[in-house]
Amino acid sequence: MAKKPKISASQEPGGLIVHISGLLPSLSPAEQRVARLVVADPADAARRTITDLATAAETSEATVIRFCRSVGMDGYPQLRIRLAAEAARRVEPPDARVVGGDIPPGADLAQIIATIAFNDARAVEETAEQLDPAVCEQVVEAIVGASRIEVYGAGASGFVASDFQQKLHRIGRTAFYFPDVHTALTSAALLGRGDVAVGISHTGATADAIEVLEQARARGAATVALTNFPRSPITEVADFVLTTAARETTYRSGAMASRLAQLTVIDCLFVGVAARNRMRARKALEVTAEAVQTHRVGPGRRRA
Amino acid sequence: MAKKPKISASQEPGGLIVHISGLLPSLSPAEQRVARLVVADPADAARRTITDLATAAETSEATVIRFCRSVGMDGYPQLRIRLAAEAARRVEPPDARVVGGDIPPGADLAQIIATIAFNDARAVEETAEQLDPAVCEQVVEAIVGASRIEVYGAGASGFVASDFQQKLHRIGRTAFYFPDVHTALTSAALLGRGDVAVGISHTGATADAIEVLEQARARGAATVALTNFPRSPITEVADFVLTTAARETTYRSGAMASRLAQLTVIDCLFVGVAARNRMRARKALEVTAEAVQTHRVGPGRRRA
DNA sequence: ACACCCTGTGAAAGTAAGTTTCATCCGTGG
DNA sequence: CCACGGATGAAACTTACTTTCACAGGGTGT
Repeated sequence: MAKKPKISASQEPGGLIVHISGLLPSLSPAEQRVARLVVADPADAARRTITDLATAAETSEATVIRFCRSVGMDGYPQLRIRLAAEAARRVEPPDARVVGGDIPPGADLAQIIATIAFNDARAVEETAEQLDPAVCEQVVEAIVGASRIEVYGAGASGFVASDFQQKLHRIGRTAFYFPDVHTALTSAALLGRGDVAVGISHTGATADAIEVLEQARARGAATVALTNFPRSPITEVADFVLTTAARETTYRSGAMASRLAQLTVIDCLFVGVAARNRMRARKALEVTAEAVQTHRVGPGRRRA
Repeated sequence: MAKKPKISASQEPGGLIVHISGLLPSLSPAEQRVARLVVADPADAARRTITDLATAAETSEATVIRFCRSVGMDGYPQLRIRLAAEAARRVEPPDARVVGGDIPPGADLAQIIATIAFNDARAVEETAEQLDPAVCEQVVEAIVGASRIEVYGAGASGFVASDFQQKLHRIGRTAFYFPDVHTALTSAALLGRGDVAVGISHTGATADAIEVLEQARARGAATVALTNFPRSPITEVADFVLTTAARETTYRSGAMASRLAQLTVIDCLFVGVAARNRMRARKALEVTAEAVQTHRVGPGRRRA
């Protein structure tokens, strides 16, 4: 069939350009002109129409097609998308992203955004990596079996605690969050075997959180600590320790990264719990979603 | 010219897919079918011809073209190569990780954790990618110059709003957060030129948040919307629109991803504002950090 | 030198893909 | 109930892609 032995490029997803320049010398003059354009700027070539490219290479469309076949493509469109893909792949090494570091003083906002996103995303990933599924499992188990769950966190961790409480509540688990230590302590004193107390503290050194867990533990409840520091004081009053992995504690970028890391852990626990009773959780979620539906603006569409 | 206000995708090299899924709710039903196919498997869509894709989406070619225009492309070929490029860039969905999807019923916790972390991290990254630094800059500018800042968010977005308020407050900006709509409206009515109102709503359709921004705007304050959907109602009452890029809106894993995305944006704004007055912000942070120091557990064992 | 390939090439014809137009169908609001 | 406007697909149309074919050179054997 084919007169020329086609050299298939389908099996080398990573090196179309390399492939092409490799067999450049074996191509006919007119095809070489095409090839050179393609190799010189794949992204640009991908943007061109076949007629356009032919003109640029001072040849006819037919030759461009022949070129496509010569390099193992079915036709021009295929070449085009392969080129686009290839061109996209060979871009931006994460350049000047300051890895766990600070934001340089002169940075413009775009840089700041890139740095933050990088650090935030890392915190999430790394937290997940070092999370111990076995411990999570146990915590999920405890929560699923608990008749009451109390979550405590002070300051910034309070948001996370509150969030967790709300999520649990939403799938029908009886959960509480008390922003105030005294109330929390009082309530913790009423916990008992089979209940769960969760203490959230980035530093693991927040006196309040520790006290609350201590109290809960004394009453026989299972205690869970969520902290960034696996050897911090709070871990000593916790039956289960879950850790985040936000490396920086610098004021600037660090604060949010640790928050995100905490939320990620919460998310995992939540989904774990919800997965335990798929039907019930789903139902509960749907019901609660409907509940706020009337507070949504009408057709949700275009310009409402 | 264009009946629909095209939202150009040209300036966001990083997030066509994200961009599309953000626009999803604002598309017509038939276009949504197309969009879903595209988002589900961009690489595959890039391989298809327009007729093919139209058939797969159970619609006509005309609709596919309309879809292309709706998401800011010139035509189908352009969409195709952009998709190919996008698909190539993204690290392939590590194994069984359901990319913006659901958690498989039989999954064990380790899998769940991996999936969640993947989605959460992506939401953060993609949000940052599609954030427009110019808009951020303007918002930062407005906040820096504001004599008062009010943040509003209902439900889950309330946590984010509250968090933002607290952060701003901590670096010495006068910021408020009102969990209650009535209070928020009342307060918004007292805003004036030079003030800033920030409305946070994932769906962009929360009536309360819209009302608050409307009120604030009527009083001459600058209004900022933070939403996942660039064409949602809230964007119409906002001077500045910042978007997140949490692709899923499924109850389970999606909820948290969108939260993280929102927080990432908040973080960027916060750092931007703080960077404007490095010295003052740093000082403020140190002072506030010291303030809670006494609530930390003493010499704390290893890590205090 | 001449006839004969054989290869490379582009013009033109042919086919398929993409785009526009337009009539129809629906739901909405008067 | 009708007018209106958006959504939609059928069909007309345009552009892009592919195939066919004829022809120009340049070897090669007689």
